Amino acid sequence: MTEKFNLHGFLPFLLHHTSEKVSLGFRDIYRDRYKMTRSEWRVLATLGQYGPQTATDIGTRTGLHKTKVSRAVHSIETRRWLNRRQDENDRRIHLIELTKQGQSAFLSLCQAGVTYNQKARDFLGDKDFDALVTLLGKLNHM
Amino acid sequence: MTEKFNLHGFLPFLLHHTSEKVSLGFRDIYRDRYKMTRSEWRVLATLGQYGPQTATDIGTRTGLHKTKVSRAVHSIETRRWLNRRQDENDRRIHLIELTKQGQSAFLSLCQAGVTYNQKARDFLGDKDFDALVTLLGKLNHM
DNA sequence: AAATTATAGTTACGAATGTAACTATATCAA
DNA sequence: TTGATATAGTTACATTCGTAACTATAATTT
Repeated sequence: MTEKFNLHGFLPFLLHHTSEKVSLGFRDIYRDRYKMTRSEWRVLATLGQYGPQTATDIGTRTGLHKTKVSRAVHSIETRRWLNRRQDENDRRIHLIELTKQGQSAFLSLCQAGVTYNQKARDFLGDKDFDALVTLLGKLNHM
Repeated sequence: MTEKFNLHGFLPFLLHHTSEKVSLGFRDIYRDRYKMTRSEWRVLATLGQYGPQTATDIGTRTGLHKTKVSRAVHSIETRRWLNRRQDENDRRIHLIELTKQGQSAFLSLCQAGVTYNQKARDFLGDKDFDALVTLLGKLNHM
């Protein structure tokens, strides 16, 4: 059985290893620039990309646990980078939206993100990079 | 700038998202079967796959921080799944090797791992699966 | 040889995390 | 309408984690 098992081709290992390497490389940027955690950056980016939404929406989009979302939202709120507005019809729900400052931080990190992503694209080549994105997207829907 | 930035094609997001999904799916297996953490499983698998080695070797192979390796090794040692033997020439170094019990646990999880990996292979198809493994491996060396 | 620097691995401590329990509100069913 | 169930989000608590400091040993420099 062991001869059938190979860590190099074992997806949980391979993905985690690659993911950590790539994610942490970018984390240095938002950590140094804004002292943000990974959860905070994810929440900011999701709000910046998809606009005002609820905490549950953010959790669905990022895959973050709702407690992580809750904490990250609070932390970003403290920076005055977002506002929460209670829904009038369903008072359990709060619509979360970036402030001007939040949008500006998102924009600044967008630029860094595009540059960072381009490095990987250059390294792999356009064709392979696009193939990788497609394959990962597909795997997400397994 | 924002229009150039797309979370769907942003590697740190995409990789992390996919990786979490795939890794956690397998984690359920070793957690339910042996109450192991992710670090512990990684250390066990590395020892099973590459044989006796030092803690530093394990760290290099898994990408785990040395404190995580240290803790995981202790925890696995408590189960009597591994032995540590001090190097006679360099007494800072300990060679870590699986016991019979450790090997047997590794074997049992190997089987589950092969099955788990095969599900992804079936889902993507042989060609795409192999392409994905290749691309991730390449990206690891960026 | 003594002093300095480097490496292997552990430990302490504050920060981050996950689970479960909780509050508040809404929906559904009897 | 009331009782049961479901959902949004927060909080408490124990566990895990990362950073930095530490011990022990080895290698290098002076």
